[in-house]
Amino acid sequence: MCSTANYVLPLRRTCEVLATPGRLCGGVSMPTNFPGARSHGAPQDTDMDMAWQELMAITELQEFEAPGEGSYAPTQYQTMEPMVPMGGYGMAQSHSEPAPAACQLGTADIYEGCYSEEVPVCHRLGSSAEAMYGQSESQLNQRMPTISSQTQHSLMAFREQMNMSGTSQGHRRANACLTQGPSRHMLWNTHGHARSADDLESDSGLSLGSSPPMASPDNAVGAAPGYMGVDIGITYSDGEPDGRSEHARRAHIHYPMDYQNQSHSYFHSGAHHSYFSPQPNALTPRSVKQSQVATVSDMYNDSGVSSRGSSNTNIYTKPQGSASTPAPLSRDERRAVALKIPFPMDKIINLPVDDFNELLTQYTLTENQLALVRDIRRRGKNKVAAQNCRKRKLESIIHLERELGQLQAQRENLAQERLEFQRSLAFIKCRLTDLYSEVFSHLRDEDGQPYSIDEYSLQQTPDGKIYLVPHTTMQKREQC
DNA sequence: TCTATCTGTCATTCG
DNA sequence: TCCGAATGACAGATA
Repeated sequence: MCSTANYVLPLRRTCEVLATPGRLCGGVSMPTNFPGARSHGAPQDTDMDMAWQELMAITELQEFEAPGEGSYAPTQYQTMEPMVPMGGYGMAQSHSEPAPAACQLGTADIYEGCYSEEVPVCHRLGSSAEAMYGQSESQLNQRMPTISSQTQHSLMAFREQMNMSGTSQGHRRANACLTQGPSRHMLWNTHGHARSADDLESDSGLSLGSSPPMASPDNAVGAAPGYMGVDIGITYSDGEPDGRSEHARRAHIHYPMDYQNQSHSYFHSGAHHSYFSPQPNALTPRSVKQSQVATVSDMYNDSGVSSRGSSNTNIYTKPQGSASTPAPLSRDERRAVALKIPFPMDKIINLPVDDFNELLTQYTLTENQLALVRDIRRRGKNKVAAQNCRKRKLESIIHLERELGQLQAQRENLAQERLEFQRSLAFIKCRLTDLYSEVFSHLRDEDGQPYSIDEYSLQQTPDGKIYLVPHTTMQKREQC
């Protein structure tokens, strides 16, 4: 194919030979305002001049070819089609309107050949909308208000997905326990017991040592005095109070961690400060309801701390509503009591490393005590980290949902804008065709006969000259 | 009893 | 090497 730039010069050579003042190439007379004639001093016709100027002012359409010409025919307009992606991402165009201009201008009969394809373009704008976007504009409009509800669903789905993915891995940890070498926590297991589902509470060597049938919390207390010199792991059962006990205390904590100072009080302090209550409080209804105030000693002495799975479960089923009922101790709290850890858990968990180490040096602790303290510290920090992590995850999801909604709205706006541009373009094309025909209607050959728009086309060279070129010449040019 | 959700914990990675 | 943060995964508790 020859580009426009390539065939202009041959065309000019062909035409200029024939061009004479007052005539277009091929001996065309210019009785009107045809620019080519004007440049040669031809008479001016204001209307035609204006029309032509308007026509040629459409720079992006200056390659527009005469109606009826091969290159002008559907394929020429088809080149505009790619503006509408046929599939995948696109805009929603639900409008099914006839092509403007041609019909409105009453010249449709003239351009029937050329616009027979153009009109469907406009029609396709609507008819193909769903195919292009997979959903109609109306559907999009319907979707937008539902984003918020979808957010809920997607959040749920997200969680579900996470749960499913987690399920798929099933018992990974159990397997890991069997297959992996002892972790640093496992090293503390003086019994060398592997963790099992039944001794989940165990973590450090202390707890691992407790993996055998757990003593009740009460027993743990009772066993506490005997922790010195024996495997203390079995002195406290991991039948620690269930999560509630920790929830109950979380509402009364000064917690200098990441989210403590965030806008929504992730944690808050209470009038009392639990001796072993460093856990942050995610203010869930449950945790708030379960919030309790008590010291370890109070809790321990008063309630007979229950352990998870122990018969003393009623302490967890009804205590949270009563401010007078102290919350049960957590597993680590009970352990700390059992091992007589001489400092509070909040210090264990929240002190900086140096301060923490300094604190340890201030006391003479047994190996088991040190192990427990380090375990408490690790778990406490990890607990906060997990809470922060979860909060970030939720915030991230919310942020992404918002972003999704914004992008969907933006896409809809762009689709609408594109539709408007395409309508405008179709109108301009029709207008151009009108002008083109009007120009032809004023052209006369040497015999005063009008030129056939089917046999000739108007071409403008880069220097602004206009030539009337027979189609035969155009065809030869294209063949080159 | 089942389900969804919350929470603590462990294992692991990374800085 | 140790420590802590971050995070996926798991499991228990609870509504």
